[in-house]
Amino acid sequence: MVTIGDIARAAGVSRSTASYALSGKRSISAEVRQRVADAAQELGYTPNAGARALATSETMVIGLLARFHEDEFAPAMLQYMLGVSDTARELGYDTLLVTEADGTRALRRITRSRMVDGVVLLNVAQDDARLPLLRSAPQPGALVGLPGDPSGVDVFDLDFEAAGRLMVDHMHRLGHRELLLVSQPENVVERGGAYVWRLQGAVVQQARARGIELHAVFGESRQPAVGRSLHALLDAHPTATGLLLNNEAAAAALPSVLHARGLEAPRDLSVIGRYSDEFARTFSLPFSSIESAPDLLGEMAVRQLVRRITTPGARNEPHVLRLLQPELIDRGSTAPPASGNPG
Amino acid sequence: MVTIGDIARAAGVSRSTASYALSGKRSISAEVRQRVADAAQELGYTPNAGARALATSETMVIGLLARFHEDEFAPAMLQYMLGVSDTARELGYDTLLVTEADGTRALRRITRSRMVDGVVLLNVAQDDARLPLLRSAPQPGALVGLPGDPSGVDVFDLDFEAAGRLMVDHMHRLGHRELLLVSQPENVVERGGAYVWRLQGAVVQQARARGIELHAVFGESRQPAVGRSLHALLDAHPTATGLLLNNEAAAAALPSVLHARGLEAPRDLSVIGRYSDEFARTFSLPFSSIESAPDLLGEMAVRQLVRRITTPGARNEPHVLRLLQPELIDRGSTAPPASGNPG
DNA sequence: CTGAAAGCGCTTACAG
DNA sequence: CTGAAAGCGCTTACAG
Repeated sequence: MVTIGDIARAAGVSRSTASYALSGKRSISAEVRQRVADAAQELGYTPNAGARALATSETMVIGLLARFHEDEFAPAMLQYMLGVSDTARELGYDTLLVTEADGTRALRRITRSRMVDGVVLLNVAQDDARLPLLRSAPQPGALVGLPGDPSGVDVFDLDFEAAGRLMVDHMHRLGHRELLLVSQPENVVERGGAYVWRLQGAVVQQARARGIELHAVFGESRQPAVGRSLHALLDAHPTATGLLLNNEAAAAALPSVLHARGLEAPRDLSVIGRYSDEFARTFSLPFSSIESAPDLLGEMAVRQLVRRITTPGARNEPHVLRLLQPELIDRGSTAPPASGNPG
Repeated sequence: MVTIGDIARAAGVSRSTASYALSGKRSISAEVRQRVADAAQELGYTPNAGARALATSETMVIGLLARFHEDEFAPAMLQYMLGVSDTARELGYDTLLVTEADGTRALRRITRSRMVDGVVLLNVAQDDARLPLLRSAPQPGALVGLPGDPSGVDVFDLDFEAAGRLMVDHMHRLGHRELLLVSQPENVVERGGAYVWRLQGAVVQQARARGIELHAVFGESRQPAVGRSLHALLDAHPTATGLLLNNEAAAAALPSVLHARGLEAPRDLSVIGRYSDEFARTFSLPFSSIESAPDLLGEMAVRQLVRRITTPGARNEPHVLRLLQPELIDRGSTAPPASGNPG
């Protein structure tokens, strides 16, 4: 392998001069700088990452801890991952992807061994076991997802409570008085998926405040269970005129369910989901939705993380808790309720 | 940070003895070994990855080069990524995820800087610009996807030609005599997506051999274009009785299209797709399909890569080219053609 | 069975 | 503006 010693020799200077010439960290005569640059170019020099990390205590790598559960809709996760990975690269960082089931073990490994300069956690739970570890790690951490205790880390998430209220108010304004809500599967809640009950709680409360009758259920994450549960819900509440979805799998399954029942949105049922526009386009979802902005959230998390890594003193600044205000993307799937019973 | 010097001091031995005690690379008295283990445990010692990499020339990280194009269906990629990442971890490796658009630049960076011990390439093109670079890299490489020139790397892929023949023969056996084939978007082919024409070529040839009339088109990757193109295809060939799909987005969109036309599979149209069972369950796809086995292919690639990394001499063994024989998962979407015209 | 020392390839005070 | 040297934290021949 070609080392900085090779460059130095080729350029006829010392290794330190070669290093400084390449980094620009001290003034070097134009001529020497050119000779070093030429040598590096010619020999195809790239600094050894391990050696540099050892010398500088910086790896230029951020850790991305994702987790995939059988009962969650994996494709939605990919967009967060890409938001993180693309932004990291833009800022000069590579991304160590960790999908290990035991997140605490993984986090301990990559922080203690100094494989990463910082960590982004996805799919954060209310009482996330990875958090105490992350707080005591020497590297800063950023979360996509709001935990019960957000101290010691930077947190970015959609404002799911505002999202719930927005869904209800939008339906209320159109004249709906009986709504259905399909949340994520109950297992997600039991694992501490706080965003599920944050949205659901807000929907329940806002429905009560607006005098709306609400039927809320946990959904499923897989066919055929998803479809069955949607059918069962529609069977059980034939007079409901609006459907709210905080469940990507249910959203993906809904078109078929509506077709099978001879229903159309918004003619027979108004529908609002909660997913990204990217998701909607990929999966052909014709429903208006609260934008979940996974790429933006991933990007914000990485930008803040890198700020903390690179800015002197930023390590001690107060931590950020930023909740994105929800936005409703209108795809024409809501309208005033029909007078008749679509049953 | 706690270093091996701290452990040595705590255990009252030299640093080299501490290192050997932890690695087990030479015999150490049971008593010393225990003292060192206790000290490491107590102080929470984890070797510094950079230092270890510098000393051993092994990073215990593999690079995963994925790429996402606007006109490809991203969720399918995720399964390959997880197959790679999970298997790597199982074998003691972490995964550096690279999603950079400029794959050659990325590959040069991570191989030259010795950030990784080996590289897995996804989404390999016929004349993939990353390949010459990978061949000349000091680290071994494994591909998921068959390029025009598979020399110098280990290659794993589905046997798309056999898959095409299997699709046609299955339909032929049932009595179908006019088939439709929807491939990936033309852009994918233009970029060198060889699997598209490998399957398509085999389908064309086998159809001819069996006396089947075939209408093959490139599909789309996004709504609403996907749906429109499926409708157009069905409009154009009302007498076709079978539909073959080598396009995940088209498969995901097909249920809605069939519903809209009042068609049912297999009553009015027999359908065979090409995607994974995981994909089918996630996206509620009721069609029989050739299993694309992304997790298995990712796993095979990593196992072989790690073999080459770790086994002495394996670096020089002849390279592997393994094409997975296609398997048809029957989900009941094919049957003998109806006598009438489903128009 | 154990220790002192060299070396991996960088960066960066220290000295001129 | 440049060079010689120390040091980052490991591993592993070399020596006993």
